[in-house]
Amino acid sequence: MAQIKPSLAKGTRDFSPEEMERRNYIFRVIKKVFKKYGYQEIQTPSFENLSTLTGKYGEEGDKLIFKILNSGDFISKISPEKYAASTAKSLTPLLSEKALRYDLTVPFARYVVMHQNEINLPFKRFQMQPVWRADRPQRGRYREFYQCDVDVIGSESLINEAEFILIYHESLANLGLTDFHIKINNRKILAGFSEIIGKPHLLIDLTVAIDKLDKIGVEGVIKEMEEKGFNAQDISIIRPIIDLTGTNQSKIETLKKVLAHSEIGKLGIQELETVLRYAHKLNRLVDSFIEVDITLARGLNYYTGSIFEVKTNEANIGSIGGGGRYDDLTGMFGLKGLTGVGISFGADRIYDVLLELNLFPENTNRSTEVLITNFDIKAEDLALDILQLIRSKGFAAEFYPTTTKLKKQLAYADNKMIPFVILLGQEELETGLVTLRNMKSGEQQKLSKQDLLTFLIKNN
RNA sequence: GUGGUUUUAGCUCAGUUGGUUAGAGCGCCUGAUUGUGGUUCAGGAGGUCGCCGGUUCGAGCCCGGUAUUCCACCCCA
Repeated sequence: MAQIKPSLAKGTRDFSPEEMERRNYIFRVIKKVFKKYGYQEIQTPSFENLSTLTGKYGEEGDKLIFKILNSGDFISKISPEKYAASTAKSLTPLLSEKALRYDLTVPFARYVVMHQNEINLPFKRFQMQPVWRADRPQRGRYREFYQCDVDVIGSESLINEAEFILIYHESLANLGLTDFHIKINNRKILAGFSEIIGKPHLLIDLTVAIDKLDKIGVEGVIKEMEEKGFNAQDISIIRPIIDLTGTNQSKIETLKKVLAHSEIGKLGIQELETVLRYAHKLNRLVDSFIEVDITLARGLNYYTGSIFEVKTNEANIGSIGGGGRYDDLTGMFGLKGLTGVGISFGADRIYDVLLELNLFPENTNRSTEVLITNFDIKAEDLALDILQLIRSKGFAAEFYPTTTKLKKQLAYADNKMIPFVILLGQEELETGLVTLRNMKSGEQQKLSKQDLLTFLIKNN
């Protein structure tokens, strides 16, 4: 077999033991909060039927779905005439009928519809699994990354929204982040804008343009609106709210005036106020983390109510989480009338931020607690006895597998940050006492088996 | 998908107008120390210069293609 130079596929990464230790720390912290708020874990397959995923993420989104090539001689099933008449888009379903999941929300909707008779509404689930996107990689943007999703389906109460704000706040605070904002908006407010200028069909174009405010500025947004077919009068109505500043309350007051004649807009404001009120009631400390931001649009086509996005001000890495309410997600799979709301954490971006800010706890990469050295073959029997004795008490212990120089074995323990090393050789065999070395202080003491266990238990 | 950028030892990076044998720090191995790591000292190994092709007497350096990295768009976690 020809030698292949080893390399990773674009946008993917290996995770070392140290990185896994840190990644698991993030998952552990987030999962604990999810459970605390009554959510239960599920998992869904890495890949779904292609038809389950297509059409859910918009034109651009569909292009980013990783398709899986059919097995077998799929070419023979496509006649030359058919091939000649096809486009890349029409050919795809003939070549591929499976695809890697693009997010966790659509598979969840599929799950809810398929298991509708077993689940207990309102259904509160969380899911922490990798997703794949055929995007061009950048800092904080990978082709394989983990999302941590929490959603509740079958409850229209805005208490859910308020609790998600608390979940964001509590999780990120527990991870050591202090300077972040949970941005909130409501899709109905955006719909109100397009209603008052009489162009509801341009809602998507309007939100996409407004979304770019912090990147291209007010003039840039206006220019884009002009290109999308908004006239000067439309823009004069929208302009006062594009670069809205001030407190959340003063923003809401302005919105009330602008949207006074839009029923949907007024409903959106009312929902927004209710969410803020519930969040305040549950935990006043989250108030200062919430930022009403009407430029927040989010691309996903299915949001209908509240929209969330979390940004940290301590690192330039885009958003570390997002979510919102969708009134009709399961409708695509034939189950009407179920509303859902949920949020997602981007674990990989949170990892990058914590690493940059040096917020990972120390010693998370310690695994083995005791190493038994192996430099005298005559002591092997005793070493194996002690090894299992230590393990039986619940300590992580290992025996250096080959007889070699002590120097090398201590260097191994040092690199692996093993705090205690047991030296076992001729001397120990004669006295019946083992030598225990504290790798941090360099102190050594001779102990009987029983004293050794007592010592370890005391020092754990 | 569009435009730009990066790639040289295990890692982080130098490398002059194209000119003999491509360097440093860290890491690794050996020894000082045959039962003692993290410090110190001495020595050593390790490179088809991302890959393919071209120009040239001669290419790490110039040109074309390709992969990859990062950046700006698009979009998003």
